[in-house]
Amino acid sequence: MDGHPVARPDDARAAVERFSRYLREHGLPVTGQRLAIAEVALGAERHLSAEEIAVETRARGHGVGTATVYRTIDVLLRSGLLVERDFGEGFRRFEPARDVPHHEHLLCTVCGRVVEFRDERLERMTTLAAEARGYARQSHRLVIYGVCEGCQRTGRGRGGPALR
Amino acid sequence: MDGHPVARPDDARAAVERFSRYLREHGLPVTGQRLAIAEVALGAERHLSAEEIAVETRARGHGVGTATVYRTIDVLLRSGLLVERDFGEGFRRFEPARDVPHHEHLLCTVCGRVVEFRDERLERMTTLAAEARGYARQSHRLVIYGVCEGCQRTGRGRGGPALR
DNA sequence: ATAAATGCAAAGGGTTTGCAAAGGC
DNA sequence: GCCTTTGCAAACCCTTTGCATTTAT
Repeated sequence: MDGHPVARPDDARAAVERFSRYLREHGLPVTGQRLAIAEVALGAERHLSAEEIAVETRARGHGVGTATVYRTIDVLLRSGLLVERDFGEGFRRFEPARDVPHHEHLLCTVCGRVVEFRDERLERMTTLAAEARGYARQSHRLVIYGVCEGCQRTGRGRGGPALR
Repeated sequence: MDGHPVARPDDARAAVERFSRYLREHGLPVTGQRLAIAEVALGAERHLSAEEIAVETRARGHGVGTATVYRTIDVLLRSGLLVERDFGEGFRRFEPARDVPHHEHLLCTVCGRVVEFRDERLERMTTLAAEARGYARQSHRLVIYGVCEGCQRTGRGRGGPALR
């Protein structure tokens, strides 16, 4: 909403360090662009889109082409340090892979704020639901759409939820 | 997988009838294309994509442009007779809105088979999870990815799940 | 020196839009 | 006849790709 997704500079630095190591260990060139993009993507505290990562990286003084951003995101995903999310907006968002194993997302349909939470019982239920129907569960994706506390108070117009 | 998504001709006919009424009641022209598209979309027993709807409509002898298909889908969605789904494939799928209030989706990552099921306890949990974090729940979206019974037996290669 | 990454621009898939022609009402 | 829909093609958004150039190793 307001602007700049930075924060946890220590975590971010450590994550970029790990990415650097990943690149070296895999014989991949460690370039300035890759590190700059990784610093933004892995240091983000919001769920950023590819373009937001590009814009922020450039805002920090590192000229990067769009293709490079996407290609670096691919590498970051393969490294496991970044994970992708799909909130049904028509494009992907990315978040640093913290040690958190799996979590659900709660999305405010007014301001876009995203809250994450973990619920093992809910997770177990998805496994049971799958098994009850003969499926071997692999993963699941849950997004709950609603209006956050702040937006309920200000009572601004509600942009209907995307897809069910 | 095999091919033709038709079935429940009675339900389909009734649904098209309702769509027809919707158009009339809203002063919208009842055109041949709209009815042809509605017949396919509302009669489908699989979750069809926009293009699949277009192809099937043409296969039944009704020439329709792509734009018309999308525009008619919009009208169908607004009428409430059709609902859209997003399984993270990069495009939307549609299904006739039966009387079923809400249901979850279980998707086989090998053959694409979709099973629907209802689980009120799970639904209640999403409401509680939202409220616990100060959110007023509006809706949710859950897709469980796994391998269906048949594909487990034949043990064919598994196309990894799309996005978490 | 070599193999890979970069940037640009063009292509790609799904979807939307502008506009003249066709068709309900 | 008026106003909406249709169809085509172009535009659109997000993402990927081809290719000549730059760069890390």
